[in-house]
Amino acid sequence: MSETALKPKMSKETLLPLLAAHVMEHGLGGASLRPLAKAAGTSDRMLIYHFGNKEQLITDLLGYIAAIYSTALEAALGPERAATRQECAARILAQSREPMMQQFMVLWWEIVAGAARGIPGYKPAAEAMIAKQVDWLEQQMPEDDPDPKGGARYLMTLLEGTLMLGTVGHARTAREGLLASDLAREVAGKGPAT
Amino acid sequence: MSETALKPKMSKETLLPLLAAHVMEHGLGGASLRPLAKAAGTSDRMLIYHFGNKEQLITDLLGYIAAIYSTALEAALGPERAATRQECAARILAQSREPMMQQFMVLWWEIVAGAARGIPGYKPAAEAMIAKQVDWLEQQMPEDDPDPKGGARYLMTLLEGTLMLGTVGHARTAREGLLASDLAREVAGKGPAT
DNA sequence: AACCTTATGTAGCGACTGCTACAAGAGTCA
DNA sequence: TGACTCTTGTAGCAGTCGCTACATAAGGTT
Repeated sequence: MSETALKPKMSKETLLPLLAAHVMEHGLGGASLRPLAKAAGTSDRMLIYHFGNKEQLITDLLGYIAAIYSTALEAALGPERAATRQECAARILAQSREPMMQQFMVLWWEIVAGAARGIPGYKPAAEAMIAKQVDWLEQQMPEDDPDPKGGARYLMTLLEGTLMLGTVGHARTAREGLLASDLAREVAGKGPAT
Repeated sequence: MSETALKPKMSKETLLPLLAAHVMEHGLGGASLRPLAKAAGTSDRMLIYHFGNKEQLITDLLGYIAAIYSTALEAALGPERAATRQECAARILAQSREPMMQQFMVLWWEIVAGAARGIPGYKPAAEAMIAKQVDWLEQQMPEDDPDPKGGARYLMTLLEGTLMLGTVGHARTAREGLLASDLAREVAGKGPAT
C-alpha cells in the first residue's frame, strides 16, 4: 500500500468546478480548450473525451454555473424579509456590489450577449438564472406588500436596468432614475413632508 | 477618358459603413480580419494598413456605430411628445421591437459584455450610446411631466431592464413587472375607478 | 492468462488568427 | 526624367483553434 499519488479520477463532475473558476476569471467567449484544460489540470484531449466537443462543454458549464448561482442565492437568503420595497432594492444592490457578485456580473453580460446571439446553451442558462433570482426576490419582498409577485418582477426589471447602466458607466443615470421612481415616493410618503 | 472602373479610393470613412454592416449581421466578438475585409471589398492587409491594428479598428468601428446610432435616434425623433409616461414607454418598446432595432440589440449586449470585461473601446461606445438615448428619452417625455429629467432616467432604467429580460426569454416577467409599476398606477388613476 | 472496456499521453492535422516583409503600380513634385 | 510618397497585392510567418489517430496503461471479466 504505497498510496503515493492517489489519482483523482477525473470526470465531468470533478472538472466543472475548476472550469467554472477559470471562466469566472477569464471570461466565457474567449475561452479555448487548452487554457481551460490547463486550469483543470488536464489536457484538451481529455476535455473532448469527457464532454464530446466544445459546444457540449460550454453547455454543461453554463448549466453548472446556473446551478451554483442558484445555491449561492439560496445561501444568501436570510429568514428576515425587507420592511419596504425600497429597503429590498437597496439590499439587493448592496449585495451586487460585493466583489464576487461583480465578477459574476461580468460573466452574466457575456451570457446575455450569447443568448441574444442564439449561441447554443446560453439562453437556457440565462433563463434559469433569472427565474431563480425572481423567485428569490419574491421571497425578499416585504411581508405586507400588496402585490409581492408583481412587485418582485417590477423590482427585478428596475434592478437589472440599474446593473446594466452601472456596468457601462452610467451608475449616476440609474441612481437619478431610482430617485425619481415610486420607490423614492414610497419613502417620501413615510418620511417628513415634502 | 475611358473611366472604366473608377477606383473608389478607400479610406477609413468609406470602410467603416461596410464594416459596421458586417458586424451588425455577424457579431462583434467573433469578427476577424479576413471576413471583415471581404465584407468591405478589401484584404486584411489593407485593414491593418488603414487602422494600424485590429484593436484600433474595433475602437473606430464602435465609435462609428455609436455615431450612426445617434443619428438614427435623431431621425426617429418626431416633433410630437408623448402624452403620458406610460405612452412614452410604450412607444419606445414598440420601436425596439422593429427588426433593425432587434439587430441592434444583439450587438448592444455584446458591447455591454465587452464594456464589463474592460475590452478597450467598448465602454466609451456604450457610454455614448446610453447618454444619447437618455437625451432622446428626455425629449420624448410628456410636456406636463413634473420631473422630465428624473423621469427619463427612471424610464431608461426600467426600459433597459425590460429589454434585457426580453432577450433572455423573460419578456413575460418584464411585462408583469411593468404592469405592477407606478406607470400602470398612473394609467389606473386616469382610468375608471379601481 | 486472454480479453475488453475505460482512461490517458503524444503527436499532429488542417484551418484560421493577427500581422509583416517585399514588391510594385500610381500619382506628385523637383 | 528621376526621386519620392501613398496605396495596394502576394506570400507567408508564427501561433492558436477544435479535434483526431494512434498507442498505452490499468482494471475488471471470463
